[in-house]
Amino acid sequence: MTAKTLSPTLPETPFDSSEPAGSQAAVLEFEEGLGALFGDLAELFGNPRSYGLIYGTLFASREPLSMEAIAERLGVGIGSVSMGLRRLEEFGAIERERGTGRGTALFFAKLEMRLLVGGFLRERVLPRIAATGTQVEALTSLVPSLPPEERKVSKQRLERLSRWHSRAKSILPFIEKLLGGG
Amino acid sequence: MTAKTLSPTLPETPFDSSEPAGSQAAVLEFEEGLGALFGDLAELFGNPRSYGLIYGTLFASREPLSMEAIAERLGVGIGSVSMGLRRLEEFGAIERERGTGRGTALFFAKLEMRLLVGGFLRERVLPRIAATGTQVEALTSLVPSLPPEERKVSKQRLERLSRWHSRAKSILPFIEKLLGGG
DNA sequence: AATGTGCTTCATTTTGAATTGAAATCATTG
DNA sequence: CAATGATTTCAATTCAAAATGAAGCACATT
Repeated sequence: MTAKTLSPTLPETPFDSSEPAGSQAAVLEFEEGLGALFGDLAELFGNPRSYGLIYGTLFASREPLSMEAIAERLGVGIGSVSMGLRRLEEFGAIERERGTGRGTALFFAKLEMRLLVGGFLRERVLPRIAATGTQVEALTSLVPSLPPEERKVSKQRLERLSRWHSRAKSILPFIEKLLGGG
Repeated sequence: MTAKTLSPTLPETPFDSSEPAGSQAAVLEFEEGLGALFGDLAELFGNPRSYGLIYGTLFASREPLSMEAIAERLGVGIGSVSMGLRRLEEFGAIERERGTGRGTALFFAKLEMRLLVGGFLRERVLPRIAATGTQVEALTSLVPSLPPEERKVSKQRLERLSRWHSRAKSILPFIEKLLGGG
């Protein structure tokens, strides 16, 4: 549960005694808390927790961070961070400083929640809703081969489902917009 | 993947040869398809797939079904069905025929999607959103113990998060209502 | 071309949530 | 109130999805 405490291999501020005692611990706690918060949010939308952890770490940080720094702070494998950063960048929720050019790439969070949440929605929710449409169609085409006494009731129920689906589909952009206010 | 075909212990229509050949197969396919559809929907909202499978089976059926019949048709354990039925009943998405009274209880689906989706939302989504509020508060109370140069930026970011959270919370009932049109 | 550094890939491992079903519980009936 | 049968519970198991990290790749530098 506790963050792996300040690693001995960490290069920065080898001994900066000007900081008040508890401050550094508070920074770690703050980072960890935001990681957890966004991790939960990612899970809520059915995306891998690590995406949220990574975004949260960047959201907490005043300066951009390298892939390695993120992996170290979170204690997660570099593979996960690599994947996560790519996806988050695709979402438009983070950005990389200095283009593919020289040296280590640094990442920072774009702070608009709309970008993150929109990405989560597009990644998991929208494809599922689309798939539902296909499923309803497939079932509808099955109705004529049902026994006669089943047909009417089955048709009615599918129509109900279909109406719900249309409605859900039509309000989704609306939801996305509303959730993107931050 | 294929449903375990008509069990030999099934009491009804022991040998009703008046049915066209393919009809029975179509009924199974129809049931299975609705199970899958609602199973996916349950997963989408982060609820156990089995809840959706059960609801789908009832949604497909013209007459109410017993726990055992459902378990048999779906090929899932009776424990899952027992749990699922209880939850769905709590959601108000299904109902039991003949109160706790005599013999085997029979269940049928209430067809309003609002009930099912509302249950899914209440079960998983609302608690998470509420938890986010607590997390934001905890982090806010941490700000004063951060190093001075971090405080301002951290406070700003938390405020942004907090605004998003308030908005999300306030539109949830609205979403629930919209999704409950069927 | 050779070396080095940072990044990605993906076969394996881990993890946690869902499922299972045997035993306990509860309800009904003779 | 014993017996029967339906239902629930929960410890053990299964399984799918996520995480891991070594090996390979790409690109920069000498």
